[in-house]
Amino acid sequence: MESRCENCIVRQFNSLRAMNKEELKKVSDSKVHKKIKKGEALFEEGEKLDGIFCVRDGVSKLSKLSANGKDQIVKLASKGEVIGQRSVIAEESTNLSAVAVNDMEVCFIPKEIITNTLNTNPNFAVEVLRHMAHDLKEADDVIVNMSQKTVKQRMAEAFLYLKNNYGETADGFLTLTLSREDYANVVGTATESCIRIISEFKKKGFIKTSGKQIGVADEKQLQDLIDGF
Amino acid sequence: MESRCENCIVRQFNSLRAMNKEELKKVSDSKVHKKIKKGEALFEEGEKLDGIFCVRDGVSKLSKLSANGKDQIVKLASKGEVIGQRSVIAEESTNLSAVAVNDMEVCFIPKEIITNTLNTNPNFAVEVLRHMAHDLKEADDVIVNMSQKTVKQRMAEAFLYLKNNYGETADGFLTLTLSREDYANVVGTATESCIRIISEFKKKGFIKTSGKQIGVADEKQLQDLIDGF
DNA sequence: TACAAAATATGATAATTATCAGGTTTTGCC
DNA sequence: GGCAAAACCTGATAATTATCATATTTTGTA
Repeated sequence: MESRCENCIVRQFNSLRAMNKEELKKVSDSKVHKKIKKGEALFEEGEKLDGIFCVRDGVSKLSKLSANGKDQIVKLASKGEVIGQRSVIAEESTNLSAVAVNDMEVCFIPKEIITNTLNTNPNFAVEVLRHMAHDLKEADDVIVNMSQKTVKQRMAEAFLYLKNNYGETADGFLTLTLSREDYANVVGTATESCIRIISEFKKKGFIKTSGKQIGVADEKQLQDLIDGF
Repeated sequence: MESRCENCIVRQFNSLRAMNKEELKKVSDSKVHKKIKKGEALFEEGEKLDGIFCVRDGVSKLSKLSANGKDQIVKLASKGEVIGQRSVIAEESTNLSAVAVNDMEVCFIPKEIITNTLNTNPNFAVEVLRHMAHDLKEADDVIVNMSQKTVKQRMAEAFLYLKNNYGETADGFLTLTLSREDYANVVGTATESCIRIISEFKKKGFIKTSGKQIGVADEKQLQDLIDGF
């Protein structure tokens, strides 16, 4: 019926590849395959997780609600990425909510297998550590961007990021379609400001739009804007 | 002569406590004790580190230079904390500079010992992982603060953070004294704006100042401001 | 299809924050 | 002690961004 982790391609991209045969077998036997519809939550901020999620398909936004009622999207997680490992490792409630940006397929893996493997297989632990180190670096970069770049620059970065990480369709639109509000929450600005900048970029020919869809029209100009020219 | 890691109190606060006797002995034999004067750098952004630093005394600011020439302070590391492990683990150049905020004493530990221990002692790996998970959560919180809170709110948070984490002197000033520019770089604002807010807070009786020194005068009002009242 | 709700869009205005320009005070050092 | 450099401070102004108000378009669904 369901495919086995041992044969799963997705695993090659994340720390699960450092597991040995037996460990993978255990994971495979206890994992639960789930379909999450667009807009549904994998988990909400503050929940205790009893496992992690391995993304097989689709994209999830990881966000945190601030006191003023706005969501800040801290990270987008897509195929091959693992969600929830931070709070499982720290044995804390999650500090972020995970909501599906489009329809998703994920495998839920109970935390016992993860913690057991961490405690016995150093290769796995180091692999997880490497991924976490990478995430931490990215978070540092986001902090600097937030504080030192203008909203326009961050919007431009967001478009290039989505192009480079999720690609574009045959007709040149970004494969991953976000709502204007999601863009605003990634960039950390008001939805109206976000929409205004999209209009401006379109007028200037930096991007093109068609309904919700957005495409990069002039990568160099966007890059120049990011670099402060 | 120099004290041995086995007896070092500082170690109790960081992941080195998960090392066993032999491992600690190796660390102790190869570590190098260093004194860093205020303003000197432990390392600069982009350097390859061949070891990590365990802070015995003093405080270091970890910052990243942005394109516009401003430094963003991402984290302050003090007694008991380990600096540089992220880039050693990821086997990358550092993404941050580390500069002493006051006179420091640190122990430099060659990376081979760290990576060897990571690969052989799962307890150590998991302990490092826990610390990294904690750092990542803090970084997420900073991201949200940066994007959702005003400069005033972030300034207020900075004062309370310093009070709670570094304490205050007998006469009620913050133990850790930062320059106005450093405050600005923590909070992510222009130095002038930072100074202006300090004046305002002083006028309103939220804080008191004496030269460079700053003290929390009305914790509740600062907290109310942070909470948006 | 029709209709309500949600998302997108735009204008007017206010609030926040940065920048520039000039001061004063403090600090480090000869 | 004296002097230059650095840090601190304040005012005036400009730029950026948020907020509020109000259309318009799209979407989901009865």
